[in-house]
Amino acid sequence: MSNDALKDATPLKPNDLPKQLVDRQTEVKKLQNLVKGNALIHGPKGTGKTHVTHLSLEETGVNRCYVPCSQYNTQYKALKQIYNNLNKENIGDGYHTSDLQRKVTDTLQSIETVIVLDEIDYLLLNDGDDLLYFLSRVKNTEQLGIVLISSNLSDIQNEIEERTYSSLQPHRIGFEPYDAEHTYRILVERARLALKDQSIQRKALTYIASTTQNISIGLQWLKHAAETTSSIITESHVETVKQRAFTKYAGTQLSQFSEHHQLLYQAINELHQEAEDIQSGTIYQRYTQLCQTYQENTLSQRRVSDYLKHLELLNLIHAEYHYGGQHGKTRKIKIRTI
DNA sequence: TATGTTTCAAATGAATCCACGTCAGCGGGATTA
DNA sequence: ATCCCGCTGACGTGGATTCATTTGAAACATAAA
Repeated sequence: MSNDALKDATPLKPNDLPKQLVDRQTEVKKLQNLVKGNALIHGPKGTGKTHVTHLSLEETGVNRCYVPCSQYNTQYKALKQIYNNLNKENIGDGYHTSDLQRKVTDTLQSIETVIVLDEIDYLLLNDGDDLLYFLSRVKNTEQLGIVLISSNLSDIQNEIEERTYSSLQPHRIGFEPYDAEHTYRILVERARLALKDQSIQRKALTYIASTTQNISIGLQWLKHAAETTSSIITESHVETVKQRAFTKYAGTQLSQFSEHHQLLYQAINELHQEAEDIQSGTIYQRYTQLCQTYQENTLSQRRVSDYLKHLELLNLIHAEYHYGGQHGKTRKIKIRTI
């Protein structure tokens, strides 16, 4: 891969974590004051929730344990990840869940730990609140902090059982979306680090900053723009690569999910060319067609229904739920662009 | 040599998780009667 | 009152894996002839 235009692509990668934070000091303070206790961090995608959490916990020096729940989406998988993380080993799969629980409890006794459950929505959707219940009841609670991160839930009281909530009692920390001014300052800083002598017009950056408040999208966009031209990056150039850049962003978001998620997204994308609102039934039809052309076996509607929800959580589509009317019970789906 | 004991790996068994499919009930606005 | 139609929760299944136990035979040790 030739990245001649960039002297260093790292600052543009969405998961690169610069030490200098822009305008998140209050949130850092809140988090650090809260080492003894549980927290729910919420706010839209691309507002730096994960990033800030990592940094502030790093500064406190507490032993921390990071679990991205979009991948570790069951109690069992998450427990395994936690155990492996704490003990730096790789445990097998053949245990009973309660065995794992006991093992984890044992190791938690000795070390002061913060467990970060990122994208907690996926775990709740897939497996309920069993894990949270277990964690909230681990003895020796002064030693254990639980940090939940969610882009879609601003409160989890309604998502989990009463008994779980009452023993969890998370402090809520909200991340407001960046406004255009903040987004601009972040992009400028990253561009300064990443671009060689290739310069970028101020208007090009303000265009990006005013279009999206999602930093990940902004960075992906900037990177794509830099890679596709060797001359000065202008506002119009940025505009022409807008769609491609977003497609790339969607691709990276989807890459951690299954083949079928991607086919499904492709189906929606195709149908979007033809109509604004798409019904879930027609999406399923198009999806089955795609599966045939790619020689994949098709999943059932039941499965696809769940997968659609995943896309919704990723904020790649927007769905309106209808429980009646002309078209019966269905979802009307819009694809999201920037 | 005959007999008892230890050892260790391979074979077998029993249990796990979970992605997925099937089933059936349901919801409530639009349409019709 | 009926239609619409996929959402949704419950449940069963099969496959891939795992740990735990048993098996079996070799290796070794001991004692008797």
